[in-house]
Amino acid sequence: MDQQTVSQSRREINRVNNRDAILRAAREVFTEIGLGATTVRDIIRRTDLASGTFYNYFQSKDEVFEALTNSVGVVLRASLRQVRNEATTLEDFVQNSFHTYFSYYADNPQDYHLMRANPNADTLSTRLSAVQGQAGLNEMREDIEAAMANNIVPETDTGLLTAALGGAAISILDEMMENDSIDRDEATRFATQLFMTGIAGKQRKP
Amino acid sequence: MDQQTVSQSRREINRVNNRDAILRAAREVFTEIGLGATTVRDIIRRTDLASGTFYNYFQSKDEVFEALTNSVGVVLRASLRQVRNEATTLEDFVQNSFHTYFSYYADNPQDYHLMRANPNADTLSTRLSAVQGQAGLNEMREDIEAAMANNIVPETDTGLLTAALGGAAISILDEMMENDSIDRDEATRFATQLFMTGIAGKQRKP
Amino acid sequence: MDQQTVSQSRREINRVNNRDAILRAAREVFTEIGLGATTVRDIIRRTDLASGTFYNYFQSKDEVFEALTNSVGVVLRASLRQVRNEATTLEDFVQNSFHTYFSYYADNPQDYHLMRANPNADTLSTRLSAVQGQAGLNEMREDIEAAMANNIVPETDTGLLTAALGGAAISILDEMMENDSIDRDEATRFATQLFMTGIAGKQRKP
Amino acid sequence: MDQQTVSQSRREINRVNNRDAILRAAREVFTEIGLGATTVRDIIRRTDLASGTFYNYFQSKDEVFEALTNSVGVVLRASLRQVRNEATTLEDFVQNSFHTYFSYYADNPQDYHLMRANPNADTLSTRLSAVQGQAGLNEMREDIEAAMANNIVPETDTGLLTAALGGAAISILDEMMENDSIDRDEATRFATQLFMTGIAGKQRKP
DNA sequence: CATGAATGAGTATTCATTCAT
DNA sequence: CATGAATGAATACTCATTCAT
Repeated sequence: MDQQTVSQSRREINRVNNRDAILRAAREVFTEIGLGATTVRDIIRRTDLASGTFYNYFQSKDEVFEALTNSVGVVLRASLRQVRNEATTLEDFVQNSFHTYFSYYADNPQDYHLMRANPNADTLSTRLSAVQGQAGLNEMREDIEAAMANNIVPETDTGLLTAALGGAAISILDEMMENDSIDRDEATRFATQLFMTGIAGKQRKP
Repeated sequence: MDQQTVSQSRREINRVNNRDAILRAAREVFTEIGLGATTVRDIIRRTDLASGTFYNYFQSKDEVFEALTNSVGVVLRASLRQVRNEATTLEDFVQNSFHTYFSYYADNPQDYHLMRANPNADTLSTRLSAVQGQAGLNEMREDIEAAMANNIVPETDTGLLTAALGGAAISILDEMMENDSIDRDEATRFATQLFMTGIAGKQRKP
Repeated sequence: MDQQTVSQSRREINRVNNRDAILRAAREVFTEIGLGATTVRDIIRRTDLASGTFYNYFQSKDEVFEALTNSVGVVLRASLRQVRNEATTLEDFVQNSFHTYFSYYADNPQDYHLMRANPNADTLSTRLSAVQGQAGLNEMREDIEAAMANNIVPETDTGLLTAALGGAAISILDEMMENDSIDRDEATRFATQLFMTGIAGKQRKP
Repeated sequence: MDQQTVSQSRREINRVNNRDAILRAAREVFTEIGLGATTVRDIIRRTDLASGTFYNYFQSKDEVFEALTNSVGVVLRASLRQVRNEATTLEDFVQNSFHTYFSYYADNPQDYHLMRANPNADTLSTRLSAVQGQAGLNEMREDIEAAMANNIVPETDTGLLTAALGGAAISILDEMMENDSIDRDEATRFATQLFMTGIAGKQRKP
């Protein structure tokens, strides 16, 4: 291994480290004050890098934010797609979707807090232009349509159903994350029963 | 009418006009780019007033925003409280709540767009510290608890139910506002049936 | 007395009242934050007059300040001239000057504080362009020259002597005003003895 | 010398040059219009730097002012302490103090003008809260007390004596600086004789 | 590729002053 | 003569971005 190779390796490692340092710092700031209020300076101040270095890795804070939420989005959306496509009954479809969604954030609370501080960035959120969120909803809608074609989900307005499920999911997640007494299973049971049988469905609190 | 009175009138009229001009301009900007990104300059640039004049009427952009959303919040919340308290059956409770909510924004689309661009300011939104939104949810929760005491709403976790109803309402509203083919009645019917009987409830599309 | 006369009288009274209100307010502000930091708004806010009214009485805050310090200056300077001109011995000259100076501010502490917050405005101050101060020093110099011609003050550099007396007077005044245990007589005795016999003059503290 | 070193040198030099440019410009402005009336813009306008650059070096105009007066204060105060502590007779004490004080400003007229335009910043000034000035007076008082303990200065009120000496010194300095015919030695001789023997002391003008 | 100083446009806010009423 | 709203210049300060080293 000649010197050239060695120093290139070191560079590679350094590149990754610097990128990570920026991402880590950015996640902190975004969580604390939100995307809108965050400045590039805020991010770089939390690293020991120079301000100019930021631009070797990202063009703007938005690009960092995207990198941060992409990872969340990609993993969660993939999981959701899988459980939805594997569902063979309506109850499976609903229950597994909720469980996967709640579990992801229960297991990755830092992602929850990042999303929470930046409500327009959730993978499910209806109310956003954010790429991730819209994509998540579009996929859910596709999956619902597919399930409908397979008679797993009964005929209904898919747009409205997608909206209702997505909106409820986010809000229930909030309630769960703020409330220690509600775990992912309880939240899933509640949401599933609600959407399977309606509010007046039997024995909500057994 | 003596001259004094006339003079005062002119001034009064002017004051009101200027205040309105600022509010109108602010609503536009808030709708287009959101509260966070809006600057006082953005607002004043859309009027033919001088920069300093802004501060004769408001202390900050937030104060303008509050003036704008207060009217929305107060009226809508009052209407919601009323219909919820007058409900005698669960179906009334759910259906009238949704109908009031959807109707308000259908009748005041500019308020919808303002809220849409600033998701943390809706009267219902779970995901926010904004006074209006949190207050709206708290009231809803109180009303649900009262209805539960009267056996109108069955026993369940009120926090989760509040979240689910609120979250679904906002998202269904979005779908409705973006989709000309869905009117307030259709949205209300869908939401009501969903929460009364669950997804698989009979005859979704008659 | 016809109505015309009555209303003119009222106007006169009002004029005087408004002027006084402005002067009173201005004195407060100048004392608290100094001439430099004071704004016209600060002054007018302490009255119940409208901002525009200020300009019916004064052109600027400096003009108010001048009006305020003129009264101080004119009275104090006149007293000083008198005692200096009436002095028949060097000791009288020195002692009566100091006593008059210290007494004025002891009797008019609000004038002291006004001057203190605006050090360039004292009637004696060497270190200022302020009209009053320079005038006070010029007069003192004239009086010293006159006294010198009458052999009351011995031959010396009048400029330097004026400076020394003036500078010491202000500083001793400060010490006196900050220190309850030193009254005008004690300050006068100290200053007189110092300038009559020097530091080592006999029994400074009898 | 490798390239790295050269680069750093250039940067260093530039930093020092810019800092100096700001200090030089600030001194000019402070001298002309005083600290109170000076704005950061006034300072930066006199350099060919951009407005933002100011804040790479100083936080505020006050910080610049401090940097400017600190050097004056520290050097002058140290010299004064030394000559006072080394004095073995009252005459030495007085004479050397005056001489040191007058000499400093005679040798550094730009510092005199800076202080003159900002009377609250002199090392001796009684009339100020400024750190330098108050510190200067406190030290003088300490030294007087020490000299009194050693029987160099006779018993007297040290507060008053400090005030008198300090006040006279500043005013005599003014007279000297405005008057070409009075040099530091003449001013020192006058002040010393005045404080040693009083106004009527023999042979004032030999 | 890292650095960090320089840039200058941009923002909130205050203020003296004018003038229609 | 009193009022107080309108004006717009002025100020302090921050920030994203560039670029010489």
